[in-house]
Amino acid sequence: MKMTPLITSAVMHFGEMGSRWGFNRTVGQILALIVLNEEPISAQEIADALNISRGNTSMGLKELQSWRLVKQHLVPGERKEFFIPAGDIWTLANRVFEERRKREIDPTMSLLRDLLLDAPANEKEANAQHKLNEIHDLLEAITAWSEELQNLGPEKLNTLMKLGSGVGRMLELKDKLLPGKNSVN
Amino acid sequence: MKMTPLITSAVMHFGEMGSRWGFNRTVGQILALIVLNEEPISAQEIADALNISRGNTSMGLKELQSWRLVKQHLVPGERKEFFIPAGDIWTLANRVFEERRKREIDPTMSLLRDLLLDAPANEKEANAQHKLNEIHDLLEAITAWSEELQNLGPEKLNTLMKLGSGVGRMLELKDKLLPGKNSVN
DNA sequence: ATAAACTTTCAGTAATTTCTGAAACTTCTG
DNA sequence: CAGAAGTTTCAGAAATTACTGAAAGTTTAT
Repeated sequence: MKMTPLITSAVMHFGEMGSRWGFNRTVGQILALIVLNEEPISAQEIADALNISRGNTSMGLKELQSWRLVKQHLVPGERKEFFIPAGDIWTLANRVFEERRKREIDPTMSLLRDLLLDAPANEKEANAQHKLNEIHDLLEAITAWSEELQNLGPEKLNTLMKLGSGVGRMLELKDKLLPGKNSVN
Repeated sequence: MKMTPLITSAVMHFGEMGSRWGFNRTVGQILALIVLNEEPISAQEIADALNISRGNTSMGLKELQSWRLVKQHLVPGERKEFFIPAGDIWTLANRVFEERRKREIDPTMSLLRDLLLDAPANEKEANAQHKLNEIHDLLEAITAWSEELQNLGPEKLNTLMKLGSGVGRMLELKDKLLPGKNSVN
């Protein structure tokens, strides 16, 4: 499992970025290694290639599985466990979005709902509650929207993305297209 | 600048979430405090309310300004500097997205472009390069798309979000609507 | 020009997060 | 069932990140 220079650069970079993406350095490196290797790779090979302890590798793999980014792959006749990506690049990206939504948005939504239940004690609180309500609605819209996009599936999503500025024009025509639906404005 | 219980809970929560959103605890708290206070608030008041050092407050405010989430607000006759949110909730959310894109996506795009320039040294590298290319295209699509959404502006964005599953139906009709444009499929 | 009012910087410390490696655990195999 | 081949756990060490507070810097007023 010697890494080629190209793979090494990519793996190192994903390690650096890892923390910005919601996981730590080694988790990022492990993910990159698994994705870039066409063959399934064992935990020991990962530890060797990245020069990290076996224990750390095990924890990293556990985390990647909890994100549903990698999965086990049993090689017949082999005793070891091998690992492969849990899907194609699109799928992985989707999983990252979803998982981050769970960690970054859902807990806040839930707190906001609670805070909005109590009657405001005074002027100051009433104002704060109003702001919190705006935030809540925004997060709700983002959540609904991202679920929507996931349901579209990769192909349509791609169409939509490639549409670019066409989206704006399309929105203007929307009412003619889908009369009676969500007449905003 | 005594915080009411409601504001305290919200501020504490935004502190906890801060690290998941790309900044640290106190930066999150400061942001929440500024957003939830209708009146402009001074650095000293922030430090007192949150029980943090004046130095830390100053650095936090600097960071929030670099994210373009808060701005200074000069009160006539006052010597101190006061701070207020840099815009409404929508604007702030947009800024967070944009800033995170810069930190989380742009550096990777740039590395990938570089790695894709070199000719692959062997079979293994060719395969890795292919994967990297997929990642590059995906990130590029996300970037283009998010710029697109920003250009739509809040109102249309809202329309689009509220459209929900209508998006799927609309896409099916798209070719009739905008003939000749981006005929994907 | 001096002093007062305020802000920023930064070296050192504190808190948090990540990583190691040895011990405990779990299969499998003969 | 013993032991070999493998995995997981977790206490403590190492590395990283955040925070404090005193000193240096800036601006305004007199």
